Amino acid sequence: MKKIEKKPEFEKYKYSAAAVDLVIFVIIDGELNVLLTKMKYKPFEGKLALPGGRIRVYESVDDCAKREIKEKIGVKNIYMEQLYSFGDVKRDPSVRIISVSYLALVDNVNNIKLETTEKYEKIYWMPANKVSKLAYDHNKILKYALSRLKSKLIYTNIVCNLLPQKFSLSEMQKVHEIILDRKLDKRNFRKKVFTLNLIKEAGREVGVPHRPSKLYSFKTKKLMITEMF
Amino acid sequence: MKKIEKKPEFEKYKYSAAAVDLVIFVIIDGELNVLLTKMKYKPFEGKLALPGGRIRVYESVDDCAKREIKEKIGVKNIYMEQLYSFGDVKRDPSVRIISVSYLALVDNVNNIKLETTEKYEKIYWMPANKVSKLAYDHNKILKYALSRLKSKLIYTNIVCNLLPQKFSLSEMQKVHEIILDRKLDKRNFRKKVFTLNLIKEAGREVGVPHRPSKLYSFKTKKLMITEMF
DNA sequence: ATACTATGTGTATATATAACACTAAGGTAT
DNA sequence: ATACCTTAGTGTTATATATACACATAGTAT
Repeated sequence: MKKIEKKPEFEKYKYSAAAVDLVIFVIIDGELNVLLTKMKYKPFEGKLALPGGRIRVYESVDDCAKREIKEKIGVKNIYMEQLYSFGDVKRDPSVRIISVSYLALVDNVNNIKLETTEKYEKIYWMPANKVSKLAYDHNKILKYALSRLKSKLIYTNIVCNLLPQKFSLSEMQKVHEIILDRKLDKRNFRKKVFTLNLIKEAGREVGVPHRPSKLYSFKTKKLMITEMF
Repeated sequence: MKKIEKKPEFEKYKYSAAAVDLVIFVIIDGELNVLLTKMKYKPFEGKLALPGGRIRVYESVDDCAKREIKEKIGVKNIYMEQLYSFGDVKRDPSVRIISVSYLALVDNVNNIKLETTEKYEKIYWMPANKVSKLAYDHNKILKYALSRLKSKLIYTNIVCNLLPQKFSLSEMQKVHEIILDRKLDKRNFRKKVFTLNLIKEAGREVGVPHRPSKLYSFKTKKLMITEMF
């Protein structure tokens, strides 16, 4: 605030632009993965970053996030929610940009064709807990996204966006354990899930070399406030 | 999204600016009040709106919120947290602006000198539940702020920012009741508050025509995750 | 001293959470 | 066909938390 007076008057009324940054999670081989890009240009040449892009003047912020998701992973209509806006002046050293961050969830990685863009050298999934220093303030954004995901796992049915259409309770429990990063009691987990009354039976597993599990599906994928764990 | 193709190419890469809007709450005479302004100019001439302003290029988004608070109510260092960014294209009919909204809390209204600015005709407190149609999407923002305040009241010690330094448990319970908009049981309230161990004794009331209450103060005003009600 | 007013306190019940170990059902190998 | 391997599925008890509820107390005012 003290700096204001020192700035030349013309700078005082220059304003700032905005962008969207995406934290897209998916579970691969029992690990929570996040989509990252390798930057092609300065000032973060070669560094990893969350995918994102500028918000255009004719699109809402949500629409921008949807467009970016479509451009990067080629799918529409996945779960997505706004997280937080990061607005430090120097978060992007080259130009003043406010970043509106979004969390998005993908239920499996098979239908997805990763698309690199002109801006990025590569784009790929990486285990969320193996991510090291990212470009910009993207570690902060990733951390925030993880904490949001954890807490929503506990008090909503958000997990439905990380599971296939039909799933076993063991799979569902596994997803919770991966994200919360702790073991859960099988009997208590099941008791709780049934009390919440969010899922219905959907057949049974076949051809596995052990007792086949019952399969379930969510009655609705609409976000519900539940109080899970 | 379908409209994109129809836009002339030059519009496709025009970007958007950002502003901060403030939802400042205070409790006056047993009611939750919110700070509103009366707009001076078109397109919302004469309409009520939340106070706010453009984010300048040299200030972080948080600093912008702090500056706006200082400009409007003349105080610094009050509780403040970012809420959500509202980014519909036409939320401001005259110019594309993304609004980063903030919640702020004031513990009493006495030290406060409301400052109108060039943009506003008037500025004043109004009971939050008597607010009718506001300019822009400000009803949405206000609703969001209220719901955030309610939920934080339940799982944090945020109430400390709406109480004077020293307060009685009855006052504290009253604030909860006003915001949650329901009666609470006195004995259970006290039991819970003491269990949380967030407050310490701070003397007793004097000169009231009834049994004087013990006064308490918060051990810390730092935001704590607590699980209150 | 009596009335008035808001403060302050305890117990019993219902509900939610947490801890814990064995049997069941299918496939595979012999 | 039998034994074996692997994951699925299931109940009870103890503890902690949440809810419901009514009367004595400590001051001022008259």
